[in-house]
This record gives sequence, C-alpha cells and structure tokens, in this order.
Amino acid sequence: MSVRYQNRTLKAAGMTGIRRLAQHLDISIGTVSRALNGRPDVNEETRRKVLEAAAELGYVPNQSGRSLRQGTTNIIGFMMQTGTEITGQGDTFFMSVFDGVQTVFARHHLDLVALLCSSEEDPDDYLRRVVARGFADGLILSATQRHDARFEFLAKRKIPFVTLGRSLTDVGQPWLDLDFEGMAQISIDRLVARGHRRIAVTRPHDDINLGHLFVDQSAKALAAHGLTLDPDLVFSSKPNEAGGYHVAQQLLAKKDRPTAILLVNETIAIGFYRGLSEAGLKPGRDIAIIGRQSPQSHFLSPSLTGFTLSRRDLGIALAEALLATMPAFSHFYPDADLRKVWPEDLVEGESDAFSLPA
Amino acid sequence: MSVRYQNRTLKAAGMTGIRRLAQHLDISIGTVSRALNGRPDVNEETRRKVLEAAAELGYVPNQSGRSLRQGTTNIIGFMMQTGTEITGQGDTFFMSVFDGVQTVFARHHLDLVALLCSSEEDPDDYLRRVVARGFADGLILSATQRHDARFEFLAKRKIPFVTLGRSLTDVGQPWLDLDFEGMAQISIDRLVARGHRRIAVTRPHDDINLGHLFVDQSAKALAAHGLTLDPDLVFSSKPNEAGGYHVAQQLLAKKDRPTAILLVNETIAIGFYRGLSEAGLKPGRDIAIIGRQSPQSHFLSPSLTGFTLSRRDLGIALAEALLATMPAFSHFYPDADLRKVWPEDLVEGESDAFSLPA
DNA sequence: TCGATCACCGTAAACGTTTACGGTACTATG
DNA sequence: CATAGTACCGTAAACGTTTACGGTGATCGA
Repeated sequence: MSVRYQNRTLKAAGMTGIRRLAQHLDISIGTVSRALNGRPDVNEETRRKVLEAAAELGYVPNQSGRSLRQGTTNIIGFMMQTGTEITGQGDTFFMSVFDGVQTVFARHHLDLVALLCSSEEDPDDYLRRVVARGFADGLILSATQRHDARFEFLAKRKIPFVTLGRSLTDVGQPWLDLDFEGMAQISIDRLVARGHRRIAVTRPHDDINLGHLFVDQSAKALAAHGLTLDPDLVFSSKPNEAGGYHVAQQLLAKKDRPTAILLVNETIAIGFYRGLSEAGLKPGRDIAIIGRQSPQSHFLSPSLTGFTLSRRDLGIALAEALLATMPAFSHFYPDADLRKVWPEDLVEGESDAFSLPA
Repeated sequence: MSVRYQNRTLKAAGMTGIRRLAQHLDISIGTVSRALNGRPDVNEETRRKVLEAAAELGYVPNQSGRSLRQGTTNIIGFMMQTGTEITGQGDTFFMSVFDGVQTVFARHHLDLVALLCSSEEDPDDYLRRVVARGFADGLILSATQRHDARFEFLAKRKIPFVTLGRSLTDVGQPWLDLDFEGMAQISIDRLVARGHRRIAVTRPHDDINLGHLFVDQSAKALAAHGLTLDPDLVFSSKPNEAGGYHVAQQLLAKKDRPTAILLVNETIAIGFYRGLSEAGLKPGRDIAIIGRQSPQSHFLSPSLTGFTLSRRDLGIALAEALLATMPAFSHFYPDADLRKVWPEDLVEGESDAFSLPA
C-alpha cells in the first residue's frame, strides 16, 4: 500500500524533485531528505536504497528550495571586477588561486563562483546587491582598497569573509597578504649592498592598499640604512604591461636617474624591459631591477630577479581562513592562520647584477 | 486600520523581506511585489511609495524565494576551469570578454557569474550538478572540445546556452568562433608570397576543437597554392608561454627546419621568442612568424605580426546570441548573429619580414 | 504482562517570493 | 437608479526543500 504525499496522492502526475524520488521508492519525502543529508535517524538499508535511486534518477536537490529553507547556499563568492584595466592581475593568477581554494571547498561540498562586478558598476553597490539577494554563504574579497567600505558593510551583516590584502579598515576579519616588509627589506638590503643609493619604487595608480604598503615598507627598509626614499622616485602605474612601459619612459626622463628599481607587481616588468631596451639600456647592466615572478616573466631576458609564491597554496590558506570563521566549519580548522603575511622566495636572476663602485 | 498579513498580524515581530516592507507601508505583500516588478495593475502613486521605501530600507528580493517560485534565477553562468595549465588562455582575455557580456546583461537585470570547475572535477559532472541545482538560466561554454558531451546534455534539458568555439557536436545551439579560415588564408598567402614553402603550424596539445580547425584550415590554404602541410611540422603545445618555448626547441631540433610558422594562440609567442633568441635566432630575420596579438605581445621585440580582435565586442556578441535564443529575451534581438566567425585584423609587425629568394 | 526505551518514519509547517483569482469601491452609461 | 465596467488591491496557493514533532511497532527489562 502506498503512502500519501502531503496533499498529493500517488496518482498525481508530473512530480518533481524529491517527491518524484519518494514516489519511486514509496517512502515519504522526509525520509528521503534525511537519508540524503546523512541524518542519523534513518535505516542504513533505506539510506542505501535512496542514494541508489538518487543516482539512478539523477536527482540533485534544488538549490533554491534548499537555501530558502536553510538560509544557506553552499556557495562561496569570489568578488572580482571585469575589465582588464582595473583588475590588472592577469587572470591566470586568480585561476591558480581558485584551484587552491577549491581543493579545500570540495571537502565540504561548497562551490566557488566568481562574482563578476562590471567595470561600469560601483563595487559597493554590487556587493550590496549580492548580499541582499542572499547569494553566498561567504565571500572572498580582493583588490582591497586602503579604506574599504565593503568591510564594514559585511561585518555589520555578519557575512563571513576573508580578504586577499589588508586594509586600514579593520573589522576583525581574517586576511592574507603578501609580505611587503620582507620583500622590501630583502630587496633593499641586496641593492644597498651593491652600492645603490638612488632606488626607485613603483606603485599602482589607484588607492589599492598594497601600493601604500609597498612604498611604506620600502621607505622603512631604506631608513634602516640611513637612506630616504625620494618621493620623486615613486612611480605610479597601471598594473599591466603598458604601465610598466610608461614607468620606464618616466624614469628615463629624469635628470638624476635612479640606479635601481623595485617593481611592485608581476606584469609591469614586461613593459618596463621593453621601455629600457628601446632606449638602448639593458636590465642588470645599466640598471638593477628586482620584481616579482610570473609565468610570463620567466621568458624575459636578461632573467628577472624577483619574488615568487605558490598561488595554489595561497588559495588553500585563503579558503581555510574563511572556513575557520564560519561556525559550521570552524571546528575543522582550529588552528588556521587567520592573518598571515605570505612569504615569498627570491629567485635570483640577472636583472639586478648591476652594481656601483664602493 | 491595518491590514492583516497572511497569518500574521502587524504585531508579529521580526518580519523579513517583502513582509517587512509591506508592514512599513501598511499594504499587502502582493501589491508590493507587483509594484516592484513593474506590473500594470498598481496605482502609480502606490508604486512610487513602494520604490521609495524599498530604497530607504535597502530591500532587495531574496533570490531563493524568487527563483523557487518563478523557476528562474536571473543568472547566467560562464563555465570555466581553474588551474592555469588547463585553461590556457593566459592574461586577461576572459576578463575583457566578460566586460562585454555584462554590458548587454545589465540591460536585462541579468547577472554574470563565472562557474569555476575545479581541475580535479570532470567538466561533464560539474555541469550536471550546476544544471540539476537550477543554478542558472543560461550558460556560456568555452574551451569546446571536438566532440563535446556537454552540448547534448544541455540540449536535452532545453537549457539555453551559447559556446565560444564550434564543435563537431552540433545540437543547433548558437556559437561564435574565431575566423580560422580567414586567418589561415591571409597568413599562408602572405608567407607564400614571400617565398616560404616549408611552413609550420602549432596547435594545442589537447582535444580542444580550435586546434583541429586551425590545422585543417592551414592545410586548406596551403593546398590553394599547391603545397601540402607536412605533418612533421605540426607542433602540439600547451597553450602558455612554456608551451611556446617547447615548440621552439622542437622546431630547432628538426633537420630540415621550416622557414615560417603560424602560432595558434596569443600566449605562446612569448615563449617561442625566448626559445629562438637562446639559440641566437631572431624573429623576422631567421624565421617568419605570424601569431595573435595580446596585451603582452605588444612588448615583444621584434614586433609580432599577428591577428587581433576586440574581446569586448566578442563578449557583446556572445551575450546577444545567447539572449536571442531565450524566449524571455529573444524579441530584443531579432537579428542577432547566431553563428558567426569573428573577423580579426592583421597587425603588421617585423616578425614575418624574413623572406626567401624567389 | 506492562511500561519504557528505541529505531525509524510520516506529517506538516516554514523559508520568501510571485501570481491567479476574487473582491471592493468608484466611475461611467443608459 | 441600476448596471456594467474599471482600477486597484488583498488573499492564499504554490515553488522544493528541511526539520521539529509526534506516532508506530519492536525490543527489553522487571
């Protein structure tokens, strides 16, 4: 004899979702749901049958119904802006980070999606929409501004999030960031030891926080040697190849040209090299360069001296830091690094071989 | 006197969503919903008040509730795989395409998200999950395989989708693709006119369809001149810088070295250049190269002769082709290009200057 | 034999929307 | 004045889940 199904008899046609599955097995939808969700109060034999039938019929719970009921989506959003001029970071960077993030998320049946904020929309507005619509259980933010309104907005609504990059706006959220202090210190020590005194640095043209950090830490590292960072030698640029090219032009136009330069990001090195070579100058012979490695920069000549990191590991750490702050998952990551500057290794190339007589 | 609200009196505390808004205005939730959704049967004065209050209280309809009821999500997914080695497309290619897609979607209140399939998960399985969960109203697929099982799967379920790249699997869906025939013909004509007879081509190492197309069309263009494509001169490579470097090494190891080469994608040029220069060879002087332009390739020296396209326009066309097949939007795009090979312009550089005596 | 405990399962409410349906008050028309 | 029509609005069902609650039959101990 068949059970009845919440206002519908077995004869009712066109059943969908969990009802169809329950009908097929002639048990109630409650039991099906419990079986699928791994609840303890269901017979193991029943559970086996349910899982089997689910696989057979290709049943996957409807996300809308599920999240409407639970208030949870099993989705984590990685917010990023489209339009290359703004993001700067080539997308292979994020693709590698994503891969790390997902190896962690997969363990918890969480899905990662990239929330693409159009370059024509205000990021704050976009975030507001995403949150109000109840789109994701947690967020990963990048391209953090020096003062970032998104932080307070999320904190007020108690949305778990982690950021790739610190900010002066601190609401207690976890973050990961690059070790600008370490990079600046190693770079400056190395250049000063080779006799350099006039050292230039680059920074992104916008108010992204890493620019401030990079300049500040470079100045600090110079101060340790009794040197000061000449404001005239801080070059702003778009974080892409064209930006690097432009920096080279600006630098070459200076009367008292610096003998060394620190490049803040991976992509500008390519344009900078080109700018130099058009003027007949050669990295490592006429000027010392320390930058950051990327898949592209491996093919520069002379080879670039620069810092490198595992993007995949960075993604893993990012995911763990986020989950550590989410009540449902925190017990899995009792001692995750909630705030960490990510160490980078210096790969020695030829671009900083240029040294000055003592 | 206040209205009652579907089993709840005004005194009920903790109202959320549309109920809270209705309570605030002292009207029914039905009217609020109608007002917000632009239904005709609502007083304009009422509508004004509702919109005002919604803005004031920051109300945004809950996505789960809405899509559960309507069976629609207002989300379009762009499926891509994480892990740089697989996606291949270096740099900011997709970010630019996205920007174009979104300018179209924004007009219809559709949101674009990138569905990130982990490199550890089978793309077909991933797609199955996404569809069954009812995640998106439509999909954009890229990295189309020569035979792509995803097409049939989506067609069977009547999920609207468009692909960036043709496939032998044709289920009648719209697609956009690069004009390999045009590119091959222009390139080959140009090289043959400069006396080249042994011309090499590259192709991606996997079964992605564009590789087959590129090789086939190149062979066809050669045949028009009475030449054949030597299978020994078809080089497979990963679609990144390292792949290009590897191709150079393979090519240089050949006894009867080709005098010209066509590079299938944007990123490999950088590695290929490097491979040549390490062997003391120079593009345009010792071998003729025709490739594809990218933000990076602008900084190659000697300058690359290559094809270029507007990625943003490509994104716009992609979005329009998709919407043209979705019943709710098709009337906006009565004469969209449903299947189109995208023309590319040839930018003349120095890399193909090398010519042979007649 | 009789409660009590237990394992398992069915019932129905609830999540936040949208929308078909019907109702009410007002206007127009004869 | 009666009727029809109109403009607007409230009601409640429905979407597909999850889960608190209660119910049933079996087992077990005294």
